[in-house]
Amino acid sequence: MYRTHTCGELRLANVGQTVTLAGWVQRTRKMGGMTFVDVRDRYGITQIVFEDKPTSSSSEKGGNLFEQANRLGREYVVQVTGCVSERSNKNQNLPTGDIEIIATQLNVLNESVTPPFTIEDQSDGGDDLRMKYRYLDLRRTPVRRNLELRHKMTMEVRRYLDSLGFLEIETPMLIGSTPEGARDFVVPSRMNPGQFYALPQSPQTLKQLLMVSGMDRYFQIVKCFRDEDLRADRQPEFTQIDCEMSFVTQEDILQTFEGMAKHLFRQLRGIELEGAFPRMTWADAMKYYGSDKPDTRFDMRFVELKDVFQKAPGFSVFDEATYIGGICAKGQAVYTRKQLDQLTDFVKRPQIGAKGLVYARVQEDGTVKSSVDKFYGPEVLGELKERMQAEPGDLILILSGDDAMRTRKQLCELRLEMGARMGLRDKNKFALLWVIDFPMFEWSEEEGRLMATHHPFTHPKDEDIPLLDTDPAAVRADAYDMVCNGVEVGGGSIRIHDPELQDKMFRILGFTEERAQEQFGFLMNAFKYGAPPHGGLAYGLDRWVSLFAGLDSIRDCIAFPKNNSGRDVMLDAPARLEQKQLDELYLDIKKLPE
RNA sequence: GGUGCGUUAGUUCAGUCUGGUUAGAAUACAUGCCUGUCACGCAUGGGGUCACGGGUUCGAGCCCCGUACGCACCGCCA
Repeated sequence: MYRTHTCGELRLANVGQTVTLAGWVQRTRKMGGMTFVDVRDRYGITQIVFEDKPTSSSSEKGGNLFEQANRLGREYVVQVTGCVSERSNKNQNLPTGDIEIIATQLNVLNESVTPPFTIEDQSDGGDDLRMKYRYLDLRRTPVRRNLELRHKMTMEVRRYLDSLGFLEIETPMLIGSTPEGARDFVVPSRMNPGQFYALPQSPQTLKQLLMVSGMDRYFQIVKCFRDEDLRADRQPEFTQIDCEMSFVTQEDILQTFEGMAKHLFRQLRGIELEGAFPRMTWADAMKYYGSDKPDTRFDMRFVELKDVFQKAPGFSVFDEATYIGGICAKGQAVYTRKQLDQLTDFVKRPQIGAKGLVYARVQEDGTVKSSVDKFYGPEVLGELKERMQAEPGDLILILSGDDAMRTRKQLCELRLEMGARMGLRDKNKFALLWVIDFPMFEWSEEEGRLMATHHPFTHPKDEDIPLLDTDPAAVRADAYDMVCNGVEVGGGSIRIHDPELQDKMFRILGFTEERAQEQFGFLMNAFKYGAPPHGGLAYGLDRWVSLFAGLDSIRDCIAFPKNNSGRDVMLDAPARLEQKQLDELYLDIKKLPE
């Protein structure tokens, strides 16, 4: 037995016991005649004391115990036996800070070279280096805690869904490629020369087949793969809590998974979310927040102002705009010219792309002082104030443009920036809502055709089905996203279970009969054998964990994440293959840059 | 595919705008002193291809161009 206790569990009650601990040397403090060694494991840190006095009885190997302790370096793996004793100087910052171990025996289980960065809560290492030595980074408490939280979350998900009769069923990782949606990761097949598997972007069609199989309630905590560019909240492989139910309406699904969200908040954060989650149509979300995932921790809704400024033409920017929208920042009239210039620069950045920013301060006497005073009189500005429901001390910010959707997106960025500046985006506050009634299709300029907003199996809203023939772009879907603090944490839809409707959908999406058969024939076929009405949802596990842990990047809750370029810098993957492997796979690599 | 920022000691950074003798700090590491530290303290020491390539200049860590890599974002992500 290597240890009798962990490094996190000894307390005053253990005083007098002889114990053996094992762990890593966090730090040594040499005081001359005595040396303190902090030993760390997953559970905590315990201080070991070595004193400079003859210890003839206990150091049969390795020489003098004290000298041995003074040779210890950071991250050495040690086993220490000693007596638990009460400290004379207690450390309130440490759970084990009331006690220490008076060492009687020290066994170095392994030495360590000096680590490339300090393995402490506040590491001196940069992200890049920490990723290269991720196994060392994971020794740090903050990172380890994220993985612990992730574990607890998956346990609670399983507990909740199991209690409702869901079955966890694994689906294959090697499946076929589909052209719709994200780019696939592909895997060459040795036994089928020239043919490729694809890794699933999601088990979408497979879980629908499980519904045809009568599994009724399915879930899976499953890796999904998308070969697209990365972001702080996007990895090429990520984990979904994938769910599907039969004989359910949209309402049933929203209830079930709202319940799961509440369960997770209760169990993992001790937060009781009262009442039903607000529901907002996609159209309203775009109109009032310029986003299909609005951050509703704060209000600052968009107000449309085109008609206000139309009354007094003269400012050509507004006269020519098709959309003018404003937000009201409460109490921010104190903004200086410099701060407003900063905001203007912010919205003019290429990523946002606004041409400029118009502002108006409501002064203490109720009059409005704006950057467009020379174009508009007090009547128009007064109406502006009314429309914005602005009060003395408020700052009104206005963007305009000839593309309403794009201008709303820009205004959305400005709203989020103001929310952040005003401290309204508190990481310990959570505002959840459902965004519903997504449009069925989106026009793709690139493809020159309609594309499914969600995916091609999404059920249109019953009342919009007639529009499929007349005005498909106006069709709304039984599709929904769960949004928390401006993050899409989950999404799903009611699926089509009628082969004829599915067939129609493929035609609208521009699939030929043959191509639909070739790509999704297996699903269409299955639907001929009695598909139940069904629908489902998938939660993004990584996003949930980072939300609960208050992380800026999902990388921090993934044990071994990829970097910005999709590389695993620790394993140095991806890498080239040996010629022999390529030959086995009948692969020919073309014109590789040196 | 695009935009922005970055790359200097093991590490985190300053130095770059305004080019000029021997490139600094903190931390880590090593050595010595210290019996109550816990961000221990004090002293001493070692440690640099200033990412790479090219250009401008009498002279480049610093200015210009390109490349690579990292991060954030736009496009993309049904």
